Amino acid sequence: MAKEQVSSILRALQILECFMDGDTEWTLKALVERLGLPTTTVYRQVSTLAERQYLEQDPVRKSYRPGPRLLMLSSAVLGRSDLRCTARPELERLSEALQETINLSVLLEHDIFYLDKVETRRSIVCNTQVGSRAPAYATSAGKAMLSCRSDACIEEYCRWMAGAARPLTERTITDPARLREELAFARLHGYAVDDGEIEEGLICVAAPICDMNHRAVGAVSVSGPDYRMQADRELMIREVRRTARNISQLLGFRE
Amino acid sequence: MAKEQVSSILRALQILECFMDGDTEWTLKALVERLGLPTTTVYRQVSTLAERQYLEQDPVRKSYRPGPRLLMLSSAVLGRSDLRCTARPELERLSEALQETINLSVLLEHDIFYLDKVETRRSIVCNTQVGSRAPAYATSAGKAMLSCRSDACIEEYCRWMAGAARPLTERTITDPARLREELAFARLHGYAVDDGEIEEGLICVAAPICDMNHRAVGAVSVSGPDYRMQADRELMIREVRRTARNISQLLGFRE
DNA sequence: GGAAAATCTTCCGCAGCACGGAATATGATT
DNA sequence: AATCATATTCCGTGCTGCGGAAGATTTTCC
Repeated sequence: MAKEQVSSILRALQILECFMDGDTEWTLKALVERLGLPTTTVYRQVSTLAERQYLEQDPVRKSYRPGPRLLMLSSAVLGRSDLRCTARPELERLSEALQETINLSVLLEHDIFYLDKVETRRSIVCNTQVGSRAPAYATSAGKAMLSCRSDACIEEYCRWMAGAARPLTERTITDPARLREELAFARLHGYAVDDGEIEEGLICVAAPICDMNHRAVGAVSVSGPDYRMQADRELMIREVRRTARNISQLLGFRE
Repeated sequence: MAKEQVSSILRALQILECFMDGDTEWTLKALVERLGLPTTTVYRQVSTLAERQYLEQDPVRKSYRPGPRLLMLSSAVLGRSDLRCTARPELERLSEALQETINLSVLLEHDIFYLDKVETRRSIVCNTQVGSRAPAYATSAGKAMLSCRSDACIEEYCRWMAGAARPLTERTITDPARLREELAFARLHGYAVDDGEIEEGLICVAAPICDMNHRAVGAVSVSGPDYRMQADRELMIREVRRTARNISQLLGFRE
């Protein structure tokens, strides 16, 4: 599976990925430094992407930005995403019921990625932004999705974590052994909790969404300030789990 | 400018673009037929994209779908798009004021592409969907953006149109000469109208959004059933133009 | 249930294309 | 005006991606 790759495609994707995290505007030099490739090579790739309007070049500053075609692709992909479209009405219902911020996220490598969000008037906190990322070990959604992975996969994650995990707050879990416990709990009960591990005073509860192949393809989470979340804790857990189950079933999941 | 392209990147982009229009699920065979390339070649490209999780392969049906990484990229790009983010609150304000559906679109080649939409309770009509496309000559947004292009560019469009334009309703403009008039009007007055040209009984009014380089990077449009749109015609035009100007200025446009 | 057909995947040798160093153009900084 | 920083073009070499063909695998049909 890990063979027969077209290297120039991989490089082009790497370039596009630069626009995911960090700036939305990159100069050729900056891309060269980030990718560690010869200037000419990067130049050629970027020119190709620009020619097709996936990037566009500021005529005066010479820097590159996402182009209209990338916007098109993005909105088309999101506008047709099974996960996002199916989940949306359920998320709204959940937000209405709990009166807190609801997030939809996916897991990729070591991070979770926010795909969608529903806010309420009440919820002031919550700096999560659609399109941003966070380390899986520090989030309820990350733990919920990881808990559905195979043991081997979890071990691999823990091994990575041992070298890379950094505390974001005092309560952030950085010890692999501790994470294993959390994942075992999540696997058993079908939900995971983040108790101020990513941000002081912010509590999140998440449950995994599975597709027809029983793979965890995403997670629903509710987040809010501790004083509100503690009060209705049991309700939150029940409703988040129910919402995740509903979405899973809509995606073709059967017990 | 049209030189020094990396062909394998172009092919990979073509593959991704298949997921923009038409199905969200493609079998290898279908891609081969659509692209007209050797099976092996397409297979290699698709495998590369799948390896990086831009696509994912259904393990049983063998078909390919957008993968998590493409979702990530998409939401990151949209979540950081200057145009979309800047426009959003203005669109909401406009929708509130006019009580009709508001669309944000971009122009690419011969089509416009819907980037964002704000609906109201009142607006029942309107089948436009975020991520979908429509021919520029049959839409107010398309005409608004075309009118800002150079004469040479418009001529090129008209030449293409002569062979390709097909009527969508009785009123659709398919005659290049007629389109030129419309564009001249739009250029003069700063807005364009679609009077049932894309769908019977649907009227749209659009104005172009320009960036700091005075390029039309998008358009705002309002659409609704003719009986409502006719009544407040002048108001609609004024407000749409104002909104477009506001967004333009937020993007750095100066007269 | 077995044979044939359709589709997906691997193999491999050849050639074209992408690579990247060096030279040139452009434009900022002093 | 001279220097530096960055972007762009040029061009020969060798590697990489191409694609025909063979081999799996799954589906279809009798």
